[in-house]
Amino acid sequence: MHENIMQEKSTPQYNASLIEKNAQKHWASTHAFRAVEDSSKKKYYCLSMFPYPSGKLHMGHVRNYTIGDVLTRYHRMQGYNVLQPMGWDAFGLPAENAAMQNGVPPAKWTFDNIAYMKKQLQSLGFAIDWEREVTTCTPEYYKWNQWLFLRMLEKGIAYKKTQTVNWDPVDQTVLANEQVIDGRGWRTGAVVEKREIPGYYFAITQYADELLASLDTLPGWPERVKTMQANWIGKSFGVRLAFPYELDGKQEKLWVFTTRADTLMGVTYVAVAAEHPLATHAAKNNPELAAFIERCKQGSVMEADVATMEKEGMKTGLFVQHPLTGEQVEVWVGNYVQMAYGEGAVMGVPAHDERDFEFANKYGLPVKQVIKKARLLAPDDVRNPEAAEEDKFDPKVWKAWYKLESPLVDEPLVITTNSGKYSDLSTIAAVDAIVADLAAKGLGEKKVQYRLRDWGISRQRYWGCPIPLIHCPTCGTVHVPDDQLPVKLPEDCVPDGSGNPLKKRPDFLNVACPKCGGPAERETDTMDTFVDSSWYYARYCSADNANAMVDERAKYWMPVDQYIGGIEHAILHLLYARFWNKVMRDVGLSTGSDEPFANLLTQGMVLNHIFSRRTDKGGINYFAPDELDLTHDANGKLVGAISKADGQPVDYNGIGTMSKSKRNGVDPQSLIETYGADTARFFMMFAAPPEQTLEWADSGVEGAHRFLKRVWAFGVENAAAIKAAPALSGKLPEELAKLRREVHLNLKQASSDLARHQFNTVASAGMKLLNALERAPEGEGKAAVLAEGFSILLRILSPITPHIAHSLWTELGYGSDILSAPWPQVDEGALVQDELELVLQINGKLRGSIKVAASADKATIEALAVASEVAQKQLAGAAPKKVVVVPGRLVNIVC
RNA sequence: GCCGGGAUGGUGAAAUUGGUAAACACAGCGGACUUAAAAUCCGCCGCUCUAAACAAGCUUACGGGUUCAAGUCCCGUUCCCGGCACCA
Repeated sequence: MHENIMQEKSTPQYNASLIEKNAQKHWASTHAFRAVEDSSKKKYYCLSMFPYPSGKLHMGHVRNYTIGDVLTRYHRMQGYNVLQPMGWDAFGLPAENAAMQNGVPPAKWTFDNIAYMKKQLQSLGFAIDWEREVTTCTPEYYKWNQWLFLRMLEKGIAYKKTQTVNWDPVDQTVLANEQVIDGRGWRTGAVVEKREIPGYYFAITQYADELLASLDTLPGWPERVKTMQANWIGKSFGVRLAFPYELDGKQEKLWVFTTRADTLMGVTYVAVAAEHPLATHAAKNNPELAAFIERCKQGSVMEADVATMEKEGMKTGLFVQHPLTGEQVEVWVGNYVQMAYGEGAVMGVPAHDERDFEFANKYGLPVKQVIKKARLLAPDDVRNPEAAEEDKFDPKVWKAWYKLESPLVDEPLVITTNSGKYSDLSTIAAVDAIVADLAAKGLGEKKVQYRLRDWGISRQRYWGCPIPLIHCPTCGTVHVPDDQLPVKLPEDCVPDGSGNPLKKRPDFLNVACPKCGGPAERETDTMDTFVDSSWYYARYCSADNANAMVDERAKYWMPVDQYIGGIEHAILHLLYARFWNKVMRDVGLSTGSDEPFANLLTQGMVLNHIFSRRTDKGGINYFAPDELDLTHDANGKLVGAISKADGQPVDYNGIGTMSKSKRNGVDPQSLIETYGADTARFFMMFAAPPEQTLEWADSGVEGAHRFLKRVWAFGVENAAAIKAAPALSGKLPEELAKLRREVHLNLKQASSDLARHQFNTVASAGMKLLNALERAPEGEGKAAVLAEGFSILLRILSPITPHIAHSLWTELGYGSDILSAPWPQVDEGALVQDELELVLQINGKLRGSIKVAASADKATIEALAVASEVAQKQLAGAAPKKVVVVPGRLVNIVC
């Protein structure tokens, strides 16, 4: 009944919802997006980071998935066999928080959210192969987390040690970093403590070198992401050295790591972490020190907190010997020393380390200069007294040059000083000399150190993948046998904030030991959700295989040709996924590719205003913008807000990423309902280039919608002419040739902008193209030019606004399905011009223009420019000093 | 604090990567159509000076520099965003 929607003026108006429903019905009935392996075709695997099912889509999702869809559809038109799958990163903390709030089990909440969000995704018309959908909280999926975890244990890639966590002493529970606000628990307001508990780790540091080196095999990754990953891995070449000491009659060594062994003669103290064994020992008979160590354990484990807190320390009363001089060096406990990095102890060289400098000046420790500028200006140098002053060492004022290094031996910038036999050496030479002597005494050697730490995966939480281990009083820790996998998570628990509910589930907890058959208990810790998202890209290729984690099909599709996701994942998720892919290879599950993602597009965050209010307990409540009345200052800047519910002010926290936890996400649903999916998609692409941060504002949506209405109206008005148009032939009249030139110019721009992923200008090329077509002059061949131009416009638009393109393409008789239409080719012949207009500059300032034949050479152009009226006026008879000709662009006359 | 990125009209942005700054839009203003409104169409729209200008000057966060020529390259500063290992 509604098949022919453009039937004889019955719906001349653009009816987005009808058009979109019909197009989606057509795609569903033809299984248009089912991906089938076909080794005869070049493949294109386009993957967008799967969403956490938080309840509703937000604009960040729309942006991410529209980018992926545009690329998928564009490549399909270029003849690729495309795969675009979708799934759900379905384990995680928000489901537990929701359970605490409304009593619904995380499983039900999660599956309900997935159902709703899937509908939203489908209404946006994405070309997704839903037959490959994966959901990480299903046993079919997480079975393989468990299976690979056991392989990693067997190979020594997974192991157990203690971890430091945030502990809420009131709720008696481990807190996520996100749940710590200014060092206090988010629900209780209690001061958070650091606590040591056992946990499982993945030895990602074993792969540090490979993860670093293979960044060079990824030319399709943004440079900034590779830089961030390289800095995160943080390979540094330094020296591990020991300060000997005697304890209870025994010879011991305090090990430290330093990248600046050349400053060893400048050591005036050593500092150890509060958790360091030496600190613990010293505190035994020193209640004041014990109290200080306790205080160091207050506050969160977050690096940002640790790095910004006031540096404090206390003497231990213990001394160690300087490894070269044997001098006594005092041992301090420093709250800024991290047990997890290096040896948990650092040597203090206040003269040449800014942090040590601050510490030493605070506690009155000596500052000994051991580096000086290689060529000093005399202090009374009259030619440059300021530079001479700058060269002088001042133990009270920090100067940047104190920490300079000299990698060059021949012409060093700085050299060692006051260092006995190690004086007057470049950094490299000094390190070598010092290491040689340390090595002879057995007190040090060169060492490669990584900033990267092993990946702790244990979570004391319910809504995650169970760790497949059993604790038996007789056999110890026993692996769950493969044939008993998966260890299923009960789906009816409701967490209440007081620890892991699995501990209160005898049906989960109690189990017979697989080894001895005696009574035993299951491990109740679950895995970090980053584990789930570390291999889903491979699972999509083999989603229906119940017998293997991945199979042969992965070798066809992998690596992912284009991965798209938020820049916030630049380090952790991407590093873990790269690591896991290599681990799969090393346990014999190769996907045929050492790196999972060949090309990466990091989408900029979609931001919105954030509003909150402190609770009386010191916690924090966030408000959604639509719950507030906003107040602006005279310039229209947002300054504050009032709650609609209680009329009281709330705090404005600036802008930040749209997120569930901050409640500042904007739901695209009303946009889709009012204007349609095509408008939402078009506007999202038009708003900004994909890598750029985008502050959300929906002004402009109307414009996008207006454009699509014009596209539709143009199709309706010109339907008859286009259908009846003959093929292009013969020479066009000048005005029509100009129009055709514009059409192909815009096509050229759209093609190159698509290739470089700048979708906003693809959209504007479409707008320019329509503007040109609407102003088409009359003349012989007009219908043919319009028919060609509109077919090009529809194909340019189809990746961005596939529904309207689909509908017009079929209705106007261009073909049976625009999905199988090829991407249009630029007709270079249409772009040719006989005459060019060049900009005329005098001394770099725009002063006019000249017209030259397209074939004119530089000398001709130069002569024409100099002869021009404007140039003659400026030159006033003199000869120009210089003339610069930029072919096809401008002439600059310097006089 | 450390690592990475960003800043262009009233607003979102563009500039073929060193060559006409502000394309394409949004908002605004004026006009046409209409009894009226909406929708639609046409025109104007960086700032200063000016009655106005196809006259002149200024302008890409701020301060310097390189170049015939700088939004683009170099040095320094400010502010904003992302990440910092248990948010995902």
